[in-house]
Amino acid sequence: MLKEISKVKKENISKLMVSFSDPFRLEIIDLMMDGEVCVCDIMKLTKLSQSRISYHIKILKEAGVISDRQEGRWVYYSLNKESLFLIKEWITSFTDYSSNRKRCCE
Amino acid sequence: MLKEISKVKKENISKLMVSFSDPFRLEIIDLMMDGEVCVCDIMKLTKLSQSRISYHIKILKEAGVISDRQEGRWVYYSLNKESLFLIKEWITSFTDYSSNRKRCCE
DNA sequence: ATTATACATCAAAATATTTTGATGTATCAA
DNA sequence: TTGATACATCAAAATATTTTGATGTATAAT
Repeated sequence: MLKEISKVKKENISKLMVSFSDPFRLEIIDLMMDGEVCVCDIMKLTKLSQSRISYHIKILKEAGVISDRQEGRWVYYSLNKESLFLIKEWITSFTDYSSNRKRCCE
Repeated sequence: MLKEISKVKKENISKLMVSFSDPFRLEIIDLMMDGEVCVCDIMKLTKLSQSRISYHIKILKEAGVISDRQEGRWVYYSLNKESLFLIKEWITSFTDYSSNRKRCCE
């Protein structure tokens, strides 16, 4: 249960969820499913402006969802599988929860 | 991959993610892990105001995360496991993705 | 050195979300 | 039928997020 997960972890989950809560970020993540991409790739594939992409990339990076690797002028971004284990753990506790009904307000 | 998931499903995922992106909503979900709760329970346990709770409950309900059941003056809310399968599916495709590196900008 | 490319960062504006406090509706008990 | 409880809804205010366009930094090619 989430209760048994530490406060730190809860905050991480929260940050991950926020990073997934924007449709453009989901789109960017989607593009990364095929492998590394640079901002210029995302620009071509989504028609979003450069600074707009950089903004979303930053949020994904700060949430730990993606990693970067620089090569010359290019920065390659890729998905960080490990970051998802926390959410997986949470989702599992969510779907496994035992619904032992409790009376309300007593 | 998300690509292979229909547009409708993508929108559902987006809505689910948004519904999980607020710390108070995560807290409310957490409370529901033990079983049904009413707004009054949440009020006692979180010290959030009634209308504030109703607002968050509404978002969770519209995302399909929770269900409600009325009994007299009380409305009991509980988690909707099924709603999580979509996210589980998505997370799985995410963690399973094959990182066949691709050259950028060519 | 100069110019172009790839991307980051910034401040302001636009937009969206959340909170508050008031009011509304339904149920129930006296 | 009056009053209290449980919750929903609403509009306004507060707050947070996102977008835009300009500028900055580093790398690389000429």
